[in-house]
Amino acid sequence: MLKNDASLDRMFHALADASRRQMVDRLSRGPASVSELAQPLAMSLPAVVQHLAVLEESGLVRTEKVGRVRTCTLDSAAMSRAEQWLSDRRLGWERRLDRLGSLLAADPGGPEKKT
Amino acid sequence: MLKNDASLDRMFHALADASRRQMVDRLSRGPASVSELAQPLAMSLPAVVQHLAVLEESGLVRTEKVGRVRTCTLDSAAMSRAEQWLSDRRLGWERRLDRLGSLLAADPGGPEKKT
DNA sequence: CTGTTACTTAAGTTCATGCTTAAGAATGAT
DNA sequence: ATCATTCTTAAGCATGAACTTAAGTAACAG
Repeated sequence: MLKNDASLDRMFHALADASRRQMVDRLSRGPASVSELAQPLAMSLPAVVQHLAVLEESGLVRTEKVGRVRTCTLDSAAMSRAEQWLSDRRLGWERRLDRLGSLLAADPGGPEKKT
Repeated sequence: MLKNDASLDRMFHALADASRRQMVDRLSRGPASVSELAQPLAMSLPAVVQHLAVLEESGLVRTEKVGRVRTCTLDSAAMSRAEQWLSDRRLGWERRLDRLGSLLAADPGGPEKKT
């Protein structure tokens, strides 16, 4: 789980920036070149390339250079991994709430157990 | 969508740290006090409190102080919002791939359209 | 060969993050 | 009142993140 930790670090960190999320959003509608990704962003090209590097190192985005154009695509499997981490915890929590609700409904007096 | 942006910033940033994710993981199994959250972490209590503040400001965690104990709980609705952002983009991308696959299957010669 | 496009690399600045230790409440138990 | 527990606040420090400008490379067009 420790290697996975570092990977989640990078993915969530990559997503923790509005410009990078905007790039991901753009890529969700189809592949794009670096300049296409840069076009709507109010910053220099090198800055965009740095953001792109963060996304690529996180595994969320893959890129391939053909000629002088680097084309970027989304890696939906990576996104799915981040999603999964969240949903696992959320479902664990919600399952616990449901159980508690059932117990209270079945025994309004309240059970006395450990914790 | 701009206010939502700042909220996603905070949530993904909160999740981009292994210690904070460990705290979330712990909370997914039920509420906990600050010291309970701190116990498995190799850092000072004030450091844990700082992490907790990040989680709370992100909306992922809610806390309430009773007596001298602050009890922390997960906010599954907030987790769901982060999850949703990811799944929206991922599904957009996958839908696009499916469409492309169908087109190629239906017309192996390849269609010529505006991107 | 010359110039334009599309990116790359390098260097430097500014600000935020993630700790630390030390000291200060506030609550509850004796 | 005294003392321990549980958290809080403050201050400081080391590191890294997010830009910038300037200059460099590589592909392609004329």
